[in-house]
Amino acid sequence: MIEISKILLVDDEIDILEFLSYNLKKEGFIVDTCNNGKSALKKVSSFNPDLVILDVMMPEMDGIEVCEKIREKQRYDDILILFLTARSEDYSELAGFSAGADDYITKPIKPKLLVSRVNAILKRKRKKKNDGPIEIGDIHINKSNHKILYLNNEIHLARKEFNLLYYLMTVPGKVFTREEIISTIWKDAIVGERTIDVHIRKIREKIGSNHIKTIKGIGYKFDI
Amino acid sequence: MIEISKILLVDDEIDILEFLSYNLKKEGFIVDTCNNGKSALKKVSSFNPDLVILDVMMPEMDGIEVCEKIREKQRYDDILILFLTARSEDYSELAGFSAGADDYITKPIKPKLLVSRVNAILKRKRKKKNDGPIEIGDIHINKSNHKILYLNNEIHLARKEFNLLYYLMTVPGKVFTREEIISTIWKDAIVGERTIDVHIRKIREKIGSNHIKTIKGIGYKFDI
DNA sequence: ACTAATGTTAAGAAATTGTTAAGACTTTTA
DNA sequence: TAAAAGTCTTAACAATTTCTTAACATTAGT
Repeated sequence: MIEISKILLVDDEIDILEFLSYNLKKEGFIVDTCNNGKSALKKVSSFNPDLVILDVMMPEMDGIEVCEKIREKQRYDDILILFLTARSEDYSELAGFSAGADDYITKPIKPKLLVSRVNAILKRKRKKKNDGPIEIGDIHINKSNHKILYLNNEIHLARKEFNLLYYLMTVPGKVFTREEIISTIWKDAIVGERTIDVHIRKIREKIGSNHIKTIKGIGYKFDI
Repeated sequence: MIEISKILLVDDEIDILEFLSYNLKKEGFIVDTCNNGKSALKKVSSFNPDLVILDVMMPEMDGIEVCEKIREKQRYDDILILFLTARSEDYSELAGFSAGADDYITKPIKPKLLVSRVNAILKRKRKKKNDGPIEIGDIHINKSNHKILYLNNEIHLARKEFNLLYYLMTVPGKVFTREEIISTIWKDAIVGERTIDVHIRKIREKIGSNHIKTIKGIGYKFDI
């Protein structure tokens, strides 16, 4: 299967838009452009790009703001964002990363570097998607289509439940400490002590309570 | 014995290299840097680092490729590899290429977090040496899945019991003094004289009383 | 046999996890 | 865009497990 990636270019300078667009189209990408932050947000939802290339410096709404707004919506979690920054701009990369960027390129932009960066970032995204399905006992879990079969029936897990179960199943038998789980599933968010238990409970509700075992004082593990 | 850990930093951005280098040196690590994948591979063999911190995104050879190449060589098996990635990518992706990585840090990098992560990972390395499953006679004890087999049946030990038995089993035959045991298992807590005996008793109840021997006036030891 | 050290027990204190339902947020649907 | 449906977190409380203690029993070593 060939997948052609869609890229949305956002920059206020028409020249740059055309220059980038030309170089990316030449490589076979589907490219759409816009020249301000507001229309960028609209196009994200209509064009549904795989990657958004954002100029940091734009009048009105700058790239970082656009990035933050995109990241606010969970459903855009797997859209990649790449920043264009001028080398002189201090710490722009740091601000960009904290806003949720995946990478950045400094101006002046060399077409070859741009293309290789774009390819690298998209390659990684595909790799992520193709995470192998895991089959253990009576449970099949497939990350690429977010499906779970339990006793050959498809069941539904909410996102956090899914991620948690998947994580535990990556190394069956291993005890994952609460700390490990929190830092993996919740990243930097701070959540209460009971949150994790509630999710475990919901998973157990759906796949029975034999698979996920509690190791009191340590954490949880997935067993057959 | 004091061990000073050597860290190799690999990133194509000089700014980030300097920023990280400064913060790690301040903590007393020996740091060397390079700005591309190829020279990283050379330095791995000349500098012989304990830990390599790799930026995932680099032109030419990216961090993942460097990681894979390092892992190809068996003699580098105990080199730790830590990735710097943009934005938090979820575990699965890392599990995917964790063909090699031991941990990752997401940008933007906060110095304190970096240092604590680095310390944690190095500590884990030292610990790992004594962390594998132990099989002695009819007892198998495995810390990573918190499982104990006695005569091929899984038995359950509470946390303190588990830690205590595991500790005694790390050096079978060695007599551990009560003091050693207390300071290891109970850390700084102050507990009564009988506490330790009670735990020993519970363990004996579960694995029979032949394995743990009392050396009156001194302590306990684990024997086959 | 005497005595200091360890073994044994059961009780309850402390720590940890389980369960629920409510409410805030998000996403989808109409 | 409003309503509906779904998701996530929290807080309060329950249930369970683990840990420690204290009292008393037993043992090993001199």
